[in-house]
Amino acid sequence: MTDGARHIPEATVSRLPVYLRSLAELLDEKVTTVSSERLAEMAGVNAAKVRKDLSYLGSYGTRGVGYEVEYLAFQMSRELGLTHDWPVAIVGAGNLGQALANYGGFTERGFPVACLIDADVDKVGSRIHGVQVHHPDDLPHLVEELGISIGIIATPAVAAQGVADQLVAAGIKSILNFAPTVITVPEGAFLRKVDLALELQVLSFYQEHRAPDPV
Amino acid sequence: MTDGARHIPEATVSRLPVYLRSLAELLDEKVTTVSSERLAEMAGVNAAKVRKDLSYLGSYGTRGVGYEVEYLAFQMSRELGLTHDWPVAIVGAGNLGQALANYGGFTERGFPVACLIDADVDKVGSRIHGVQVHHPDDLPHLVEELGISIGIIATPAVAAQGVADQLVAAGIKSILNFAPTVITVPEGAFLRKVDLALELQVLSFYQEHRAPDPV
DNA sequence: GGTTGTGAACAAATTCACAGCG
DNA sequence: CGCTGTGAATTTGTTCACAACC
Repeated sequence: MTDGARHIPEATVSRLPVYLRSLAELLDEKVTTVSSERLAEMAGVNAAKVRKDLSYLGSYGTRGVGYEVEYLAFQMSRELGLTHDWPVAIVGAGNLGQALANYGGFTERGFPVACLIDADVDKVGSRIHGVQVHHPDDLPHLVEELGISIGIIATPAVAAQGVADQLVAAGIKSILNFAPTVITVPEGAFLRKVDLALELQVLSFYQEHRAPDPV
Repeated sequence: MTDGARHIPEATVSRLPVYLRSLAELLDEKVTTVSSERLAEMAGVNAAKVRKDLSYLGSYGTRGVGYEVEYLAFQMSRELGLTHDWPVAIVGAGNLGQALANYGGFTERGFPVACLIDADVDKVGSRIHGVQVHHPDDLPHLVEELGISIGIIATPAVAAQGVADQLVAAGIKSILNFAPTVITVPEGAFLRKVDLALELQVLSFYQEHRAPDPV
């Protein structure tokens, strides 16, 4: 198949970062070539899925050989839009927001925490783990100034929808919601959620009902 | 259909906690009855999906009327195994582990943080946000003593697989992994993951490729 | 009339299996 | 020969649409 914008299934998109992390490990180990079999093992999926997924990016493998690690990593980064940093704003400077601001994993993967946002006047103006805390009203200005394009909601549930509206109004089109509530964003904005308690509730279900995968 | 153990699809299982949270809100508002339409709106899905999902639990609705909120909430809690608390152990008393230990949402939803586990001898024996820090070697004893059945991994990536092995060896069959790496558990154990940076990478993808949902 | 519960139709995702090519 | 890339088959999940029932 030729180059250009194929449509990549959502399930595939959410596995690409896992492959990319595996490729980064291989690069560290100076491994130059990898098979779908090996990559599958590292990513915790099966080889057929790896090949299908990678085929959506293009024909970057060599039959009989495998994939060139560095080249594939580059193509994948490009496809994921990770060739440059995406500064993020974390809204909610409470327990979770502070921890996320201090979590090295974001910066490390190209998402530097550019600022914290909180409505509490006692916090505004202070620094938490080196990150400046601003008032929500400053959002439009901060988006402009710091080039923020992603907002992370780490407020209590009741505040989440209002915050989402403010983020969108400030021109932020991508939102990651940690608040334990359903929020909606207008057409054209993107929303992902991380629901911490939900994951435990799902584990609880499977603990009660032995064997989700009975073999 | 009669009562008893139908097989509930995985996609449905991961939506049940969202419905349950919506039902809890309705209970707070003293609403006694709810339609699939209304529940769908609250849960951010469509009504057909709500009805299909709820039908796996049994025929708990009344045609022409809707679902009795309290009764449905009870049945759903029972199905999810949430009629009693599940004490959890958080492994890794670093930045993220501490934040999770202090995150009220776990206890609130029936998952009290019974202890923190860390290999750092300076931390062992101390209390963080009122939670006692123990050494990994104490795990078997803690499982026995505190009735822990779920382990949360909040360590750096390199330590995660080893911790998972220790948790399983101590008799813990449910694991929630926050470390940014793929880990495996033996047959019969359950594993869920929360990958914080992955979610941002997915957002980055859709920011680059306008419109994931083109209408 | 109103709303559930569910077969049937449809869509998405996964896996199989093998042709194609280095 | 070995491994990719991909159509076809299968499985899983979603949506439709309406009979059943209050």
